[in-house]
Amino acid sequence: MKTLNNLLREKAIKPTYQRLKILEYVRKYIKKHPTVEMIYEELRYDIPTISMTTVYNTLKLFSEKGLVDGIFITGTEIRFDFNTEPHHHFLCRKCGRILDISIRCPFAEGKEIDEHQVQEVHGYFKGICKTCNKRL
Amino acid sequence: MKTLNNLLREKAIKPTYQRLKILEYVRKYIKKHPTVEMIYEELRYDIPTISMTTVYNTLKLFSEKGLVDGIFITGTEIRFDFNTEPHHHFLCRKCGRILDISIRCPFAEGKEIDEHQVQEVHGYFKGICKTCNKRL
DNA sequence: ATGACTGCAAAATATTTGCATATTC
DNA sequence: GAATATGCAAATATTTTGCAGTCAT
Repeated sequence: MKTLNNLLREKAIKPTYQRLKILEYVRKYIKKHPTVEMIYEELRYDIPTISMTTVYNTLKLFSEKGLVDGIFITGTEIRFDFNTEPHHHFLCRKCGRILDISIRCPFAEGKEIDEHQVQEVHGYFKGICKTCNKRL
Repeated sequence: MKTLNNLLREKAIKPTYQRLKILEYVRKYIKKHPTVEMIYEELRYDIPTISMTTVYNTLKLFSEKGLVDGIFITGTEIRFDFNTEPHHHFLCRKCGRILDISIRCPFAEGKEIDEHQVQEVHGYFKGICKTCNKRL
């Protein structure tokens, strides 16, 4: 696995302590698809002075550089995904978790649809996840 | 085409003047996928006393009753769609319009994906629409 | 008259911006 | 030391809520 420092270096992002910690968090909790809030609350233990602004700034920068993806599913807040490979998500209406799913859209980026030039493909599903289903 | 009154009656929604006008707007400007703001600003000519609250209340009610869909693509505001048949959207990065597209996801509602029970299927694409492409 | 609908004002939420201070190379 | 990053406070944008007044049956 690449070091955090290398990940930043590859994208020409200066590796400050805050940035390293934020990147570490999104990679470690890749399955959480965390919000700014989650990251901020966790990092406050390590870096008591950290601010929401820095978390926002940093994730915006990461997103622009293609180091993370911002996903808009809940309609309320941005969820961040360290996995930037095109893939789809499933939002569980019961537990609120966002899960990665295995199916792939047959319509890929770079193609055209109805003569429109496609740059990004987004797909997500809502329902009840298998864990919540078992509990019923 | 069904009357506005019938559309409301079928869903057991009391047909007030505001509700009729809001429904009329989203049906007439179905291709705009309008925001609350757009609807409010337009209806102010007809109903000077109308409030954002009523537009929000009404669209929330319509959405719960399945009369419209709320779509979350831009990340900033809810866009409303009178077409509640499952279909996909294209957001143009240049003109900001949301267009309906003809392709259909092969993964339908009611099915399972990775053992998760699917209730809603959402797909959208971002890029440059054909109109904006021609202008380049 | 009862219950539902409307709309004002205020609150809540999420995100962005301006700017002074601090940090990094 | 120059350039960049951080973080506080305030602003912005969107949506929701509480409540008092209004409308319709």
